[in-house]
Amino acid sequence: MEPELDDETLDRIFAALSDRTRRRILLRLRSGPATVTELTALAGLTQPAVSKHCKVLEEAGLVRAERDAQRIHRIIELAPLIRAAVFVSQFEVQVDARLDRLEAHLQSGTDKERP
Amino acid sequence: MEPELDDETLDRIFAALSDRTRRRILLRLRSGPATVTELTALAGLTQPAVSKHCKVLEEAGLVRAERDAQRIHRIIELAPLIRAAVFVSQFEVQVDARLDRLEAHLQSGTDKERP
DNA sequence: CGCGTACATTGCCAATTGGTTATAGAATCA
DNA sequence: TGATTCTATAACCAATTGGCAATGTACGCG
Repeated sequence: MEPELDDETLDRIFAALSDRTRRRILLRLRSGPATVTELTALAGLTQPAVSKHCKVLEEAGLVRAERDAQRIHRIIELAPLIRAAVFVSQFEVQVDARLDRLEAHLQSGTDKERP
Repeated sequence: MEPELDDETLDRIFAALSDRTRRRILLRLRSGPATVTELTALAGLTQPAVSKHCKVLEEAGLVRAERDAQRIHRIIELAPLIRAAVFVSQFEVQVDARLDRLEAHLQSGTDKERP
């Protein structure tokens, strides 16, 4: 249940997120399932191109397919995004620490600014 | 000051994060600056390969270089990571909403579980 | 059945990527 | 100065990527 952060997984997640078309697709799917045909209109590319992007997203686990008669709906999968967030948050701790240090510095009275 | 989420920027940030060697470099830099020589030992690759990775990280803004005599220290830059986190968090809102709905459902008395 | 619709797959191409070795440049030290 | 160290750049290569057009496949409907 807890997100795995092995290299293979993160490779695929971040690679999937590194393309603007795929990010647009994800943002679209955020508001509900969509077919390749719908996504194609939105992307301004050919249908095979969009199918390929969907495959990349699926292999990264960011999306799953669900068949409904002749239509296949793409549904966003949030778990991998959480994995990505967990990785990034390893650094955000530092942001917090840095802000804490800054705050401490400002409260310590000495206000020699180093721009 | 507020993170920009334009496509170009996110393309480069996520692409930079999509390589395990670069992620290892970032994790190393989390605990302080390092030279290419140090990073090379850590990466198990040739020095030019590591220099290339550093360049990718720099172009994504994730790292900056600071010369100290004959050594050049790489220093982690947190702003782009925040940009990445902001993008990802657009979806985490959904996670929260989903959890809220679940919670509401559980509290609504009906406890028919659908595994 | 035969047709249309929705989608995947294939084959092709140019560009990018991640690695290498070899070379060049910059700064320190003897 | 010349030798050494640290790093960048160049040249090359195989593999991957992102796009296209063409073709194949699966499903529903008349």
